[in-house]
Amino acid sequence: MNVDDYSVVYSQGNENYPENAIFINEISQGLDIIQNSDKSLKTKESNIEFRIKEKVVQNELFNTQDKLITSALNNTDTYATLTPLQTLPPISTMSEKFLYGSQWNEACSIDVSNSSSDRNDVIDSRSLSFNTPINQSHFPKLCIRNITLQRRQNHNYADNYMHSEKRKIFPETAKSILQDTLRFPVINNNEVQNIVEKNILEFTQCSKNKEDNYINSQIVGHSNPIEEIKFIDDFSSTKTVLTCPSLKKYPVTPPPKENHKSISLKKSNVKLGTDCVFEKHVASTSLGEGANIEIGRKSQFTKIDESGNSFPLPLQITGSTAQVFSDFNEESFTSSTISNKGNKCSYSDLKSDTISYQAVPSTKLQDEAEDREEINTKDLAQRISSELKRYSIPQAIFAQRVLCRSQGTLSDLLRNPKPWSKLKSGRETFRRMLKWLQEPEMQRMSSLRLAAAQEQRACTFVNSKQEFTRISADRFSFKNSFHVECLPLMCTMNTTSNHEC
DNA sequence: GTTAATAACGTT
DNA sequence: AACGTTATTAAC
Repeated sequence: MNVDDYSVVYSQGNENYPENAIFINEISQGLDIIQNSDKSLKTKESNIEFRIKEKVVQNELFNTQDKLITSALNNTDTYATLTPLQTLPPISTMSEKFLYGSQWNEACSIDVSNSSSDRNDVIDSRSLSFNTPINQSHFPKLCIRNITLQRRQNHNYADNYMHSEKRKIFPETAKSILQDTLRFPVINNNEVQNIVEKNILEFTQCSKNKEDNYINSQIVGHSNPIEEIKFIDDFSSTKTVLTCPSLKKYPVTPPPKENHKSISLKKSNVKLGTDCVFEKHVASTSLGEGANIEIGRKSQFTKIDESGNSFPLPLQITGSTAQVFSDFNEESFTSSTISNKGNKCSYSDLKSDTISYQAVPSTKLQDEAEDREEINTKDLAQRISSELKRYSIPQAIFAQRVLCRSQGTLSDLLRNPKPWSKLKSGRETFRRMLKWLQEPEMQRMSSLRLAAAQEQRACTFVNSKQEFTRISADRFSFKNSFHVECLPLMCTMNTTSNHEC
């Protein structure tokens, strides 16, 4: 069946499962799942009902390929089904209740993974998200900023390898985060009907401990202090405003305007993946097509859509690698890397033809907080040494790609680490080591690998380096990390591109 | 041939 | 002095 020919009716939430309100995921994935799955998905906990209906009502408000999504209360037992839908009512009768229908369709997706699967780490399936900026004036009802709740599921593979995976969060945890961590008032069933508008808050949960998936949660990627979230009941038109005092703790001062430089690239002009160069730890940023770039450690990328709406992208800068998460699903996970002295970069977005990114300088508070952190250099050097040995990572590779230093320098630092108090600018190198060490294993490897790929590409443009790169790329492997072999290259070269790194 | 350690030296 | 690079070398 063709997704384009079907409408999806989405219903969720009842008094037993008010927390259903909070789940987010890519709808396109969900549609795939719908297509490929049995028509009766059932889950124990979920009371979501999905219906697929042939032929969306044609209306000038709707593009033909749009999917109509509506929501409805479901007070039956907890289940999820995919059932053929009766004929939809005319659009005119729906516009009152579902007046946001067409807007969602631009990029929305529904995820309906089946939580009754054997795997006990399967994610709860109740999720809904909207990537598309929703025009507030058209849809005044949609007041909720996008909330993304995730958890990381750690898989313990052989050889002590631990893989951290982003997943949707369990409803209980989501509720707990909202109520306990963020101190939202208790969510009751009148507040269940929620629509998520935009990426403002993202929660990631990651674990330092294999046994515990819920050690810490943090807020990333928000650009504006969010103080309230409104839940709307579409059927009773009641509004519930939840204020969130603790979010005020995370103000982000808008940077001076002159520091904003945005780039705009056509899709055809760039390669897949987002590359950039992170070289100096400065809080200023300059971006441009194929231009030099410097990203501060706490810089932030902001995605700007055609309407000028901006929303922050999670950006993680670790060691010499900067990763920009252009979206939350793993597929569009993009990242950026460093080259030793190069400064070229390029951007792309997998979804839209044109996209703008802005780099936003960090706040002073954040930087100062980091600077105050003391590092036990001796211990760190020890740990780095053993990690390099463990994965058979040559000093030269690590030094160059993660630290942007020479092999000799790294060797010296590892063997004769100076105490933190005696370091000046050299602290930065140790910070990078620590950052790298703190990354999840997969990211660490991809940092190194991405840098290698980038280097390889650079060498197709720079002849003098060609031999070196070829050799290092061929020879270098992470002996104890099967992941590297499995992972596809995130940066692939587009032959028509001239955005070398 | 590859890697890590080290000496000698340049830059700020 | 602090911090880094390059060249060299010994060990594997």
